[in-house]
Amino acid sequence: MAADRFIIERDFLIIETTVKKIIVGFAKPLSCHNCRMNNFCLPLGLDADDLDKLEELIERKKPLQPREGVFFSGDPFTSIYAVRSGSIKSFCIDPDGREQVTGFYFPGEIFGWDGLADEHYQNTAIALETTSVCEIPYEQLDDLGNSIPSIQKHMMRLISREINADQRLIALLAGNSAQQKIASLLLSISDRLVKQKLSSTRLWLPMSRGEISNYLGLTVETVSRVLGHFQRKKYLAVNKKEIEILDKQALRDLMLSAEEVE
Amino acid sequence: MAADRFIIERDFLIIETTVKKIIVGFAKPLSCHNCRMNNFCLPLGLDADDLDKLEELIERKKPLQPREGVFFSGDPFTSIYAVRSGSIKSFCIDPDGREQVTGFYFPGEIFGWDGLADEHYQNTAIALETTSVCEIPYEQLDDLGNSIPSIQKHMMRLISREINADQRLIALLAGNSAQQKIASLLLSISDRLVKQKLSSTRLWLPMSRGEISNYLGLTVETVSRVLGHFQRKKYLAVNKKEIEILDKQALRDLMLSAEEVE
DNA sequence: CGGACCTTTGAAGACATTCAAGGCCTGTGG
DNA sequence: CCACAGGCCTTGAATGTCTTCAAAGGTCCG
Repeated sequence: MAADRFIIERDFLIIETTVKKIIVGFAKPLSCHNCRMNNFCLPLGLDADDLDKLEELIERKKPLQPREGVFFSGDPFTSIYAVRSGSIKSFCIDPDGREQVTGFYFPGEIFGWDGLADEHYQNTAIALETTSVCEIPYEQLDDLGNSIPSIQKHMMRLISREINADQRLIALLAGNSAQQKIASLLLSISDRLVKQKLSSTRLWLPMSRGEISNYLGLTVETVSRVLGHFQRKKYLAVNKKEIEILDKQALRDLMLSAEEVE
Repeated sequence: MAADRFIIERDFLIIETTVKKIIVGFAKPLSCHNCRMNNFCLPLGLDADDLDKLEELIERKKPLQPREGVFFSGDPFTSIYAVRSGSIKSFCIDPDGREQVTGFYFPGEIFGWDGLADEHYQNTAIALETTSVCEIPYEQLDDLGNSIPSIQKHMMRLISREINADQRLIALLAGNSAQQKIASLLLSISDRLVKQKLSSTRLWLPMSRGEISNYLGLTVETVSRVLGHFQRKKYLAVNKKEIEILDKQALRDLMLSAEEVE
């Protein structure tokens, strides 16, 4: 099986082979709290026919409702997923039964790699809001990878990115105060929204305080207090889940030095 | 390029192809604090000729001295590594300059995947004691993977394992007390030594208290105090870096329930 | 032997948690 | 449409765990 045509650009994969035509792509975001409307994959040069195929692929999966699951811990590993619009939280259950949030995923980001090692997902992934995801069957991707080397390479890079992200979180959890953790999370989300060409200062948090606190290894109360503190210091304007970053530099400084005058 | 013969068993790879003969293997441990002497790869059915090749490959890399580096943060990504004997610590430098230990690796374990994403290692890896590692050039592995699908699959699994390990650490860091973290680390090391057919109760920690504390997001003093506490409770016998686990069940209970009577 | 480094131990203090209560929003049913 | 229940979020005070600061004992290696 040889590829007639394939395009790889960052996280987009569009492949045509003589045997089968597979379009594995995920679009720019549609519309949601953090998203703007945009056309599918057109910048990658898809023609109308390809677009239909893609639409077909995407339409088959109707948007997930808030708290609806994509896969559950223990499910057989079949696919990886890309967020098209909305947001996803992934979490695992500790041996002692507690839930541990392991990641938040925004449009353009890929999740589900954790299931590869022993062919069962370790995490459960659920939608935080109305969310559409693109399912990418691993077997198909694997087949393609066997004939198209650069796809394999690309996949490996994507997995490795997950490792990098996890290790950043480890560093954050291990060596930082509550203020630093929260500043860091906000800046991270801000940066990731920029990639969607959204405002980097006005953002809407799809997750609850409880989910943030769990992710950062804190309690709900602490998260609330720190956000309150940041607001008093005019670093942020907080209105429930709407956050406006007023002084990004202050947050950056806080993240780095941990020193601050009251 | 087709493979005439290749054997994959857990983390061992031995491959022969018509074009080139590549033996990517790492042996059972030689001898060190935590190791027993053992023959190379013989259980996998290598003949004398293969064994010579393997020896050659391995001998070329002389053992690392304690604190000697395997690769450094920022180096171009070329290879992954398997620990043959000894132990490795990997760590990265936070934006604020602090060191953060991201993993300890024992014989049979593979490290270096973190460099794949952007072709430069994120972590620095150094030997904790006299250590020998097996370098596995990624390009060769990649080439082979292109002709032998199951190797690709195997590689992906190995990478995914790293994700799983990192996520376990995240859960540990986020939701546990100092006692739980340390109990968990000791049990983890104990389990990994069993895989080398070593005692699961008597173990020798190759890393310093400082490295443990950094890894677990604690201070040196806390680690020392908790070990002291465990010793007083007769869970452990601690003699510097030698640890004997006296009551494994107590540690397990501690890890799970967090409840304990004084 | 001396010095550097690691480890242990103590006491004081800081930071985050726990416990407790009240406010705010949402959705439901009367 | 309003009332009410149940979440979720915030705020306060007390507690506790871990850290910080300080000092002393050990170990390794020159």
